[in-house]
This record gives sequence, structure tokens and C-alpha cells, in this order.
Amino acid sequence: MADAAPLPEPWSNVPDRFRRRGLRWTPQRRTVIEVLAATDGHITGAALVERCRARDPQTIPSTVYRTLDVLEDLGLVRHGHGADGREEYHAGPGDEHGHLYCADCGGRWEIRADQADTIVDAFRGADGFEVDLSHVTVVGRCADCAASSTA
Amino acid sequence: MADAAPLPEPWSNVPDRFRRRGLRWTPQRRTVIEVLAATDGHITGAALVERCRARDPQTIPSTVYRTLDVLEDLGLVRHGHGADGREEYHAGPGDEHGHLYCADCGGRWEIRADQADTIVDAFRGADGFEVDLSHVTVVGRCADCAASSTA
DNA sequence: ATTAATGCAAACGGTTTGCACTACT
DNA sequence: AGTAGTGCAAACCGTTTGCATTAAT
Repeated sequence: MADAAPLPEPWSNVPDRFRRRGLRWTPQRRTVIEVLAATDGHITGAALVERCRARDPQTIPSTVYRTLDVLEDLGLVRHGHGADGREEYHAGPGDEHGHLYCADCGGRWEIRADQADTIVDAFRGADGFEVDLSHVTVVGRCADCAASSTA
Repeated sequence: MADAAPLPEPWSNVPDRFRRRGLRWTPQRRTVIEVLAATDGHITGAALVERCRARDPQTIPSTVYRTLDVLEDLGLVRHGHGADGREEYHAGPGDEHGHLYCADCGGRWEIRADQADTIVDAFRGADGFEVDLSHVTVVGRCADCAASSTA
């Protein structure tokens, strides 16, 4: 009992990668992967648990978190600390991107490449400081919230 | 039972500001303010509780957090998100600057005004996103560390 | 048959809440 | 006296852990 429908593309070979390492491919892990595959960019641990439960109500949080640990060992996800202190996971062999975080509505967006370059250049040029984009979270207010609350 | 030794400078009028609002000045609040006054920059809620307890072992966490809420209402502290995403409180009116944080050596520097402008402009122009500089911490490697490890 | 992985329940750390009591005004 | 603030304990949330059981290999 293991494989059924194929996984979306960057993940299709994951079952093999598991087994090659002596790890086991289980329905629970498949659920986690499926959710990750349907996730664009980042997701908190709690949100992942929630989505897994939507797909399989039997989902147990500890199993999800343990699966995430394994996936991290395999380099398939990375975790960081999100702006609200929750564990945040980045899916996929990812392009390193930072985030914008709206302190009002809690919304999150990826920092686009051109903006990222601006930041990287600003610090590299001036101080020789090498920015690690994957750790950058810029806090502020999004256009909508800025418009509605600043009056 | 309220005032004793004067508070350090940016905070000396805080007791009055409390009372003017109908709020009360208590020994517990004094403890919190004293710790904040001795804190340079950011501190997590938990760390603040810890330091308050060092000063007054009777300190109760909920009192500290409630005091923090009040201080935030008064605009004396703001809470936000640091390099690792944990909830942090930013003490004192004044310094609206972000930080550079070197993940290798742990060093911290302020982001200079010209660099700050670059960042602010990049996001305001593109998305209308209003960056809150006091909450920005850019993680990476400082020139020295980058030089020594990149070979 | 092995032994990795699961389910469950309990424990965790940081924070919040309800409520009777204390003490600032 | 009036009521804001405290102390305490319990609840909370997201996450982690211990352990007996299940199931992939």
C-alpha cells in the first residue's frame, strides 16, 4: 500500500528518494507531499496540518511534523521562523526568496527578483554585506491596509 | 507606594503619562520600565519576563504582558518581528532604524539612512507596500565573515 | 522478520484569560 | 470608595516527545 496517482512534477521521484535512503513511503507522507506540492512557496506547520486534515481527516499533527523533519533532511523543504513566530516551511528545491509581511492583515508575499536585487546590491556595494535572501522578511503595511487605515 | 529613584531619561515622565490617562503607577510596572530602560533595542516577551524576575523574583508573566499591552497603547513600545521571527518588543520612542545581522559572527549594525531609503523606495514604488523600518532585520554575512569563509 | 513510522496522549514554552483580591487614586 | 491592576491558576496554541502498536520493506 503506497503509490496511487503520480505526484506533481518536482515531487514525482520523492517516493524513490525515500526508499533509497531506507525510509518508507506511507500514505501519511504522501498526503503531506501532496499538500506541499499544491502549496505555493511557504506554509506554516499549523497550516500544513490543517490542509492535510482537510485531505485526510485522520491526519495526526506529530506525523506531519515528523515528516517535515525528514523532508528537511532530504533537502526537500527548509524551515525558518515566520514573522509571527510560527515555524514556517518553504517547499521545493527553492529559489531563495524573501517575504513581505503586512503587520495589519497578516498577508504575505514573496519579494520579487528585481526588488531582491535592489536590496542585495545596496548592501553589497556599501558594506560588502552579503544578504541571505531566504531569511529576509520585510515588515510593513500592504497597499490595501495602508490605504484604509492611514486615512 | 509608587515612586522611588527616578527613571532613566527617555522614561522619566512615564509615571505621569500613566496617571494622566487614568492608569496607575505600580511597582510591577516600574520594574518593567526599568528593564526596558536598560534594554538596548529589541527584547522578546519571554526575555523581558526573565529579566524582570531577576530584578524582582515575584514577577508574574501575565502582569508583564499586560503592562506591555498598555505601553504599546501609549506608544512607548512597539512589538514586531526580528531576524528569527520571534515576537519582539521594541523599546522606547526614537530610533526608527533597521538592522543588519551577521549569521556567522552574530554582529549587528544599523541600516544606514541611504540604504533604508533604497529599500523603502523599492517597495513603495512597485507595490505600494509601506515598509516599517523599525521592524526590518536583514540577515546575511558581514564583509569580514564573507571574506574569510568564501576563500 | 525487521524496524521505520504511526497514533495517541501527555508535556512543552510562550502567551492569554477569568476571576477574586489588592492597592493605587 | 471606586476601580485599575495584581496574582494565581488554568487555558491556549503550535510544536515536540515517549511509547506501544502498526505496517512498509
